[in-house]
Amino acid sequence: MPVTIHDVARRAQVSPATVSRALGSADRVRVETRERVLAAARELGYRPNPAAQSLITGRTGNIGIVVPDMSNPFYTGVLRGVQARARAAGYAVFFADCTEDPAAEVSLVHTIARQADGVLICSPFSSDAQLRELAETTTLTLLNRRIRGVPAVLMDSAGGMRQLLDHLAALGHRRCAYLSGPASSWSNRERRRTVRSARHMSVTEFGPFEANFDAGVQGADLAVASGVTATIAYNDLMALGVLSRLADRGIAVPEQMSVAAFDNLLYAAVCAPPLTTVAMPMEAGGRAAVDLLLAAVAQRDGNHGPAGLAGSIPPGTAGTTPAGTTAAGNPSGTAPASAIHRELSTRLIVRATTGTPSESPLHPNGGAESAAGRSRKLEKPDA
Amino acid sequence: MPVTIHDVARRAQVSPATVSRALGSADRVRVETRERVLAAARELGYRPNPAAQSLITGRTGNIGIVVPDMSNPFYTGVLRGVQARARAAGYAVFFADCTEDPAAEVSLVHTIARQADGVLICSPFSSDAQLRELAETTTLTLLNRRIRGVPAVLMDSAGGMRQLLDHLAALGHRRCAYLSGPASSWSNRERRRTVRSARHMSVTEFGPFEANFDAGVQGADLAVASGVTATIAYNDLMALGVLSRLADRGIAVPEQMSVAAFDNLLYAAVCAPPLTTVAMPMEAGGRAAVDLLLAAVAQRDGNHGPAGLAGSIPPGTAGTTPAGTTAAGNPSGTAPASAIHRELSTRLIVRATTGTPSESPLHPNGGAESAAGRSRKLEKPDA
DNA sequence: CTGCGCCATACAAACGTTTCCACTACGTTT
DNA sequence: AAACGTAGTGGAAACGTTTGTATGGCGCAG
Repeated sequence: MPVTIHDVARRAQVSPATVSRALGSADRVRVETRERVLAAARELGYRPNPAAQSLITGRTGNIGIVVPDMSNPFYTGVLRGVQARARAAGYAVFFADCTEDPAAEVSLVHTIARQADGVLICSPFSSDAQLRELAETTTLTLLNRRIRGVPAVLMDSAGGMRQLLDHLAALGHRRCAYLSGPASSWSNRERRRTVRSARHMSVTEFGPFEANFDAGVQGADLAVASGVTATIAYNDLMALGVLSRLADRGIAVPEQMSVAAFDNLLYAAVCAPPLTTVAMPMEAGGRAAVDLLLAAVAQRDGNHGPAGLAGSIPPGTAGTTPAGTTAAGNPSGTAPASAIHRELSTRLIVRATTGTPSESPLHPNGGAESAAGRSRKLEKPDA
Repeated sequence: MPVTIHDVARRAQVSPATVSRALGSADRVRVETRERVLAAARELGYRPNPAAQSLITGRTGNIGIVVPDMSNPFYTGVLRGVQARARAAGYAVFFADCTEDPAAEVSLVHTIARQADGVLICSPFSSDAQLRELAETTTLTLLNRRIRGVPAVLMDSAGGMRQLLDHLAALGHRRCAYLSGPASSWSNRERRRTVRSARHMSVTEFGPFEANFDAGVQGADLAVASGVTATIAYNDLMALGVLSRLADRGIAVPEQMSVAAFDNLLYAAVCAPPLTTVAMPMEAGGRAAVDLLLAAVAQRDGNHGPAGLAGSIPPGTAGTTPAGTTAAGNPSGTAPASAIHRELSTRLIVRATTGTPSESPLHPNGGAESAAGRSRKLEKPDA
């Protein structure tokens, strides 16, 4: 049913081969012929069949992305950036949600990999070994995960945490809690590492938690009981849980407890009170990851190109390639190793949940001894 | 580099054709041979090349989905449902965000359609004509949009609105405002239609607005000025804007103004006060849409099957097909027209933003004459 | 013991595209 | 004027798979 290159050829009175050349970034085809072909293609509404194309060229024009949890706005932000950049580069995007299951992740990557030139993974849960193994058979790029030899986009969680700690210290806080995210998460490890090394600040650590609202509710009580004046949550979702719980218990924010977190989701801006948080560049991260992935694809196909093209270059015409880079090992080895990782900076956004600690600290046993600035009660959500 | 069917054949000491049959739900291949082939395939880690497969079969094993705006959690919810169901059915998913641009939408659908068996569209913006034209060349399914002959999943906005109006009326409200969403949106038209037909309730309508936070901020002032006691927003995002603005102006919710909306995003549950809203079945809608789409695909390929198979059936063996359904028109016409549309019900979730209207109604000029239950101020978000 | 039929397998064509090679004109140089 | 280079084009092979058709072997019945 769909119109093929043969139909176009017949209408333009040329061979299919000529049509292919006229359309594909054209070697030498007479301008007059090309225009005839182009006209025919336009009139017939010709659209190349990517499946057939990819069979020969080895390129699909697709990329894939696998995220652990679509309901986390952080990942949808990344997805947004990925899709925008991919589209601009003429790529279509496969996506899959592996529901935080490493096994599913591996199988999904395999499925997608066969139809894509490369795959992007936001994977806080899989083991290094699994990912390294995947990387051997697939061109992949990681987000917020560091593995030797595999391209990755890293967001500067450590820097963000330093800004946040400085901010709290400047307000006069000396004791704070950190509600830890998933243990396997690189971002969480970075944040923990930094919070531990804080000077002029004693940090109590809780967790690890799953990074969601309910975990925040749970963590809030622990933080209150520990007698700290500020609570740093792994991410905004948890912080919302913290805020909700503190409100329920009649603990004033920020008067009796300062709260801060990471991500800067829309939620953080519109909740009450608006949340102080470290903005993670989600869309920019998605865009950067696509750039890195596409670069990796180009390099891969550049080396042992599509269908042994390198060997057929007549000696003497040796142009771009350093001549004979067919070195041994497939992974690593020859690569210039340049810019395989890209680091993105983060930024603290101060809103209303952080303030100077109260003179009379919250009693560790927690009762709302003075529900000072609070009279409207906040209902616990039922979702 | 990847292992092909030939490699498996060589290792199993059979021809590629036998391998193909042994793997693909098999006609008759001796069990012993099949096991040998299966073993070889497993050992070699064979994965079929979908591109080559689809060339012959005409089936890609992919579906596509195009949404207008990835940053709206409503659509990511749908996406989640779509992906889950598609995966369960063995399909991979293409997705694209057309950034509310109808032209981009058409071109994206075309791009994707060539690599997918069907495409799902959440399209409040394109014209009926555009979609109808697309439907002629592509197997597509719509979400929350009704076009004759095109399969669609519809969520019962009207029913939700009725529940909401009944709820407000029961509380004693007699005058309410509706902040309208995008004019081209089917969901918005349904909601408007219903709100207009409300009995015992006088409705003032504002808009149309873009369905986001800022529009809610803007609409809040209009609603207050109109002297109503309740405001219904097109969706939760707008309602959050309304709440934020009311808080800024010192207008108590729900004492001086009740607020409600549609969607039931996570935001609605965790904001303060938690929002009364009509839950839209986003994930269920995504799943249902996949089912409908897959059914449409099956029917399409069933009729004039892959590569004129229908004509070659020996007369007398005529089994399933009603014999000779090669009728004239391509679209519509022959179809049993059964279950081409699927309606999903909605449910009102009452939280804390709706209550009985105050005895002394808000003065239309709007000043916070009594900022009763409010002492902590809500900052305007900067995002 | 021979012939028929059936089952399992191999062979080959086809899908739509790209790319290598060969061939024809034609223009340029000696 | 002859030889050579070159631009432009068509023919054909190849990609990895599915599927229709041909072939071989075997058992069973006559």
